[in-house]
Amino acid sequence: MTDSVDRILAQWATVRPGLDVSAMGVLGRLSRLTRLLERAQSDVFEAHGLQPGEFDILATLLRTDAGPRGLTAGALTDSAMVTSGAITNRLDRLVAKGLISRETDPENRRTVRVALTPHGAEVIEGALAAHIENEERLLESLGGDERDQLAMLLRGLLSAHEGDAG
Amino acid sequence: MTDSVDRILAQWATVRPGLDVSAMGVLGRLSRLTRLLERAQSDVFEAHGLQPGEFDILATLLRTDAGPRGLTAGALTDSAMVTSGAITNRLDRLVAKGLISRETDPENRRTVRVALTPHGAEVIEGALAAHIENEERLLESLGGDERDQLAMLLRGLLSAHEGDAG
DNA sequence: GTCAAATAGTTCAACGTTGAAAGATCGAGA
DNA sequence: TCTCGATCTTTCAACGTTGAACTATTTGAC
Repeated sequence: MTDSVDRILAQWATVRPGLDVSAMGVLGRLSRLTRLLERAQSDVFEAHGLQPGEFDILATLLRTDAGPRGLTAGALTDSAMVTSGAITNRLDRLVAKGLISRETDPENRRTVRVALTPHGAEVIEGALAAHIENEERLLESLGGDERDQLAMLLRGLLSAHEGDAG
Repeated sequence: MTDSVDRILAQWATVRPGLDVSAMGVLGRLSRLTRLLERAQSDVFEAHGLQPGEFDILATLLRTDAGPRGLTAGALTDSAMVTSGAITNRLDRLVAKGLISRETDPENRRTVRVALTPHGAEVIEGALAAHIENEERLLESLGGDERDQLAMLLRGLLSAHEGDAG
């Protein structure tokens, strides 16, 4: 069993015999794998009329139990790992699709409160079910133990880079 | 030790108590981690006047020992996981910076042969050294065993998704 | 030898994100 | 009450990628 990164590392070994490429074995795979997996996930979102970033917003509203009061744009920005400008764009599109409401908060008129519309709630329910099913399929090659091991290793690395503040 | 994905999974557990979110524990971390790590890598490339995609081209030319004959644009496309149009753009920029040469192959005039210029070779050498050093730092929180374990788990998943043809 | 199909790159509009600037509102201190 | 700084969001140009159309060249079948 071999992957594209094995081939890349073998090339480096030929051209730079001394080079320690073990870090590339991890980081190269993370990069390529994530690209492949995110594409596979996009297909599911697209089947439900959503882009990945739009799904992300709707799912955040759902899982935080935001309810009719909603979440502020800032809260959505924090959880999304993108800039505030990107959030504004996503919200624009979701409003245009009728999936969210966006209203300035009367108690603090600098902030905007974003909530799922009934239609948005329906859409995210359906998309979420399909998404989770798809995630399961994407990981089916992994045994249960392997999946847990992988999650724990990634958690260690992620928490190190989030400085327990991400 | 906790990470942002722990918090997300806890939210799902509150709102959807029955939901099996174990796949999200892997895929969510892959996604977030890769975004963080790729940003950290960009910083190094930028310090050497390169964008990630440009570094990728130069590194491919170096590690394949392409020499003065170079590689075709198609070969670069295959190894880069982006479309041919993106490669054309990268090559345009690298030519403008004087880091590569691009000449149509006299033996097959449909193809283009891309090679490092002397300056390009210098630049990629320096950037590569810094990049590898940086990669080492990005993984320093991992023990040697953990790093190997992680590489092997990722390899299994990646090869499954590349269908041993990636 | 001709011509249709295949191959290799390039072009270009559309798209989502970034990063920085601007606009609007709030809060705290004088 | 005024004001200055902080906070929240939007705006906008620049950027890299995509996906599809297009040009140029080669290959293979007849």
